[in-house]
Amino acid sequence: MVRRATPIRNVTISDVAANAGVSATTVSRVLNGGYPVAKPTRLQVEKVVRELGYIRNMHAQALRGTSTGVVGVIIHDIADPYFSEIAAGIQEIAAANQRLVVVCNSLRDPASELRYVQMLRGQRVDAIILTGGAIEDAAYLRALRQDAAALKQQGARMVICGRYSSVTTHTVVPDNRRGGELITQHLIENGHRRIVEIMGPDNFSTTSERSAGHRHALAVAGIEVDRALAVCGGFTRDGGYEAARSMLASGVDFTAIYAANDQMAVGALAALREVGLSVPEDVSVVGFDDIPTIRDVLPGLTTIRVAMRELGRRSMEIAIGARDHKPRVVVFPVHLVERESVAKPSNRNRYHPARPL
Amino acid sequence: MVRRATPIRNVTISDVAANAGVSATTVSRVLNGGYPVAKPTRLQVEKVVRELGYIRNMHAQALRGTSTGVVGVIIHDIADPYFSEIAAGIQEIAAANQRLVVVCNSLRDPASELRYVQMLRGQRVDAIILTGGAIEDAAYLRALRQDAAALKQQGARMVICGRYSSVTTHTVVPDNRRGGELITQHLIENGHRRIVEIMGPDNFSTTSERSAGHRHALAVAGIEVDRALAVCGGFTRDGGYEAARSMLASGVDFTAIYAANDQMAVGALAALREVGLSVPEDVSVVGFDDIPTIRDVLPGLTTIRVAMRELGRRSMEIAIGARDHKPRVVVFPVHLVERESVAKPSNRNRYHPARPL
DNA sequence: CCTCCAATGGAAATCGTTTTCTGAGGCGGC
DNA sequence: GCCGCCTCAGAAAACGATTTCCATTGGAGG
Repeated sequence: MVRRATPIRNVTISDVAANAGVSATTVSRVLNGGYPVAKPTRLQVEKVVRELGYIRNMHAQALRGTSTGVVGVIIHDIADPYFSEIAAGIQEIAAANQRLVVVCNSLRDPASELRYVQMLRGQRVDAIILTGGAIEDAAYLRALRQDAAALKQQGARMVICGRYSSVTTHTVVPDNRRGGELITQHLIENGHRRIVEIMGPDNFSTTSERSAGHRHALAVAGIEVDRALAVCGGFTRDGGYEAARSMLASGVDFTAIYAANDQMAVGALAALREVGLSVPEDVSVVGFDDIPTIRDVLPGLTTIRVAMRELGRRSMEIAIGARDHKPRVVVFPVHLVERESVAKPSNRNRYHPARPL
Repeated sequence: MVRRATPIRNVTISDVAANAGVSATTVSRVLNGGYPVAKPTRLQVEKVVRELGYIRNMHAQALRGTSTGVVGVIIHDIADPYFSEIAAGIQEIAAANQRLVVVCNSLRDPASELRYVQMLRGQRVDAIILTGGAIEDAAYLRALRQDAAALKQQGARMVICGRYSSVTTHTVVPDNRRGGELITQHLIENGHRRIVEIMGPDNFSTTSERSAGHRHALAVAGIEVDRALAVCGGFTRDGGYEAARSMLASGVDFTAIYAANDQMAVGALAALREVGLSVPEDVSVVGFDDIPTIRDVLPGLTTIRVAMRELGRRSMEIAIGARDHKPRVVVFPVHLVERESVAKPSNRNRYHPARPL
C-alpha cells in the first residue's frame, strides 16, 4: 500500500487566518458574528473562506463547549412505516432548524437501545429521542432512568415518544388506551361480541396500553373477556398473518378481528383471504395507527388514526426547544377512521377448518 | 431562571485517572488496548470507569485524529418505502460494525443535498452515502464532484447508491435500464402495444434510465414510441394517481400502464378503480422496485424486483471497508416478479370519458 | 495637551483525547 | 558488578475552535 502523497489535512481556521492576514480570533468572530469586525476585514476573511472551501470542524467546536447541533433518535425499525413516518416528522423539524439527526435502529432489543444511548451520550448530542413502546423490564427502565439523569447533567435532554414512561422526562404519546377503546366500541356497536384480539409482543407498553383500552370497552359493554380470543404476535405483517392463521386453525368462533396495529391487520386480511373468507361479509377486521400504505389495501381498513408525523415533529420541537422546561407529557388524541372493513356480523360462511392449517 | 447548581461538567478521562491514582495516559491505554498495562492497574482503572460511569468524549477523540465512527446518509425521503428499505440495510451493517448513522432527508432538493454534504463534512464523517436518483444538473454535479474530491482529501469516502454517476467514486446501483426493458418486454409478450409510461420527475437519472430501457424494448419489438402515452409525475402514490387520471381524461387509447415505481403503480390502480376499470381485465398495470408493502395490494402487482435492502448493505460495507479501493461500480441485477396485474389485452370495457374528469 | 472611551484586533488558555517521547525499575547475561 | 533489554507508567504536545483578557488606535472632551 502506497503512502498517501499529501497527509490528511483539512483547511483550518488558522489557514484562513494566515491567508487573510489576520488572527484566528478574527476569523472566528467573522464566522460567528456578535463581535464588531471592521467591514474590509470581514469581507477579506469571507473571501478567503470561500476560496479555501473552509468548513468548520464541528468536533473542535463541540469540544470547546458550544452545542453539537446533533440529535439522536432511537427507533425500533426504520423500515416499519409507523416509525418511518415519525422519523420523517423529526427530520422536518431538524431540517428547519439546521440540526443533524443520528438515527439508530434498536430492532426492539432493549440492550441495543441502551448501547445506543451510551454511544449517543459519547457523541454529546443535544438530545435523545426515544421512540416506540418500551419493554416493561425493571432493569431496563432503571438503566434508562440513570441515562436520563446523566443526560440532564450534561445539559442535554431526553424525549420519549410513543410510550408513557416511568422516566421523568418529556413525553409525547398517542392515546393508545383510548384508541383501543374506541375501535372496540365501534365493533361492539356493529353487533360484534366475539372479537379476536391480535396483540403485539408481550411485555411491550404499547401492547398493554392498547389492550387495556380494548378490555375496558368490552367490560363496559358487559362482554366477558375470553382468553381463547387473544393471541400475541410480532408487530409486523407476518406476525398478524401467523396470529390470524392460528386463530383460524384453533376453530374458535369469532366475528371480528382487532389487530393492535395496521401491519398486523393487513397480515390478518391476507390470512382470511387465503381461506376464502371475505371481509367484511364473513369477518370484520380493524387495525390501529392508520399508516399511509393502508390507503391502498382492499377492503379499506377501519382503524384508529395516530398522527405519527406530528408525533415526530412535536418530539423534535421539544428536543431542541428552550432549556427551561419542566418535564411534561403531551398526549395526542386519536380518532376512529371508518372505511369498509367492518359490517354487522353474519352467520353464513363461517370458516371451520376440516383439519388444522 | 435559576442558575444550575453544578455547572455542566462531564466525567473526563482525567477524573478517572485521578480516582484510580494513575495518569490519563494509562486510562487511555486501558480503554484502547494495544499497549501493555499491568493487570492490577488495568482492573483498577476499569473499576473506576464503571463506578464513575465514564463515557468517552467522541469529539475529543475525533479531534485528536482517529476516525469518528459516523457515516452520513443522504436520502430523498425516509418515509418512502423504497428509501426506508435502503436505510434499513445501511443500518444493519452499521450496527454490526458499531457505526453511527446520520440520516438526512433531502426531499429531492439538490440544494439541500449539497448543504447536507457540507454539514456532514463539518462533522468529519468517515463516509457519506448518497442515495437515490440524481438531478441531472451540471452545476449540481460539478459541486458534488468537488465535494467528493475534498472528502477523499480528508481521508473519507463517498458512496453513491442508486444512480450511475459522473462523480468518480464508489457506486452501487440497480440495473434500472434492464428493469425497464424486462418489464416492457413482459407486457409486449402479453400482447400489449399501446402502453402508457408513467415516468418519474423530469431530469432525474432514475427516470431517464428506466425510461431508456422501456423505449429500447419497444424499439426492439418494432413499436413506435407515442409521446401521447408518456406522462411525468412525482415518484409518489399521488403522482401516479394524478398521472393515471390525466391519461384517462385525455381519452387516449391504451391497454397497459407501466409505472416507473411501485408507488406510482399503486396510485394508478386507485385511479383505475375509481373509474370502474378492473385490472388486469381491462387494463394491465406493472410497477418497479417490488417494495414490501405491495405484497398486500390487490391485484398482486407484477413488477421488477430491486434488492433495496441489499443495496443499502453493500453501500455501507463499501463505506466502512478497507481504505485502498479504487472507485468501482457494483451493478445489482434485477428481475421480473409476475403476479396478477397483467393479462392479454381485451377490447371490452375500454373507458372513454364522457367528459374530462 | 492629557485623559478616557469606543472600536478593533491579537495572544493564550481551554475543551478531552491520543500519542509521542522519556524514564524508572527489574532482571538475565557476561 | 555492569550493560542492555523489557515492562510499565507519566509528561507534554498535539488536534481546531472559542473566549477571556489585553493592546492599540483615533477621536472626543476637558
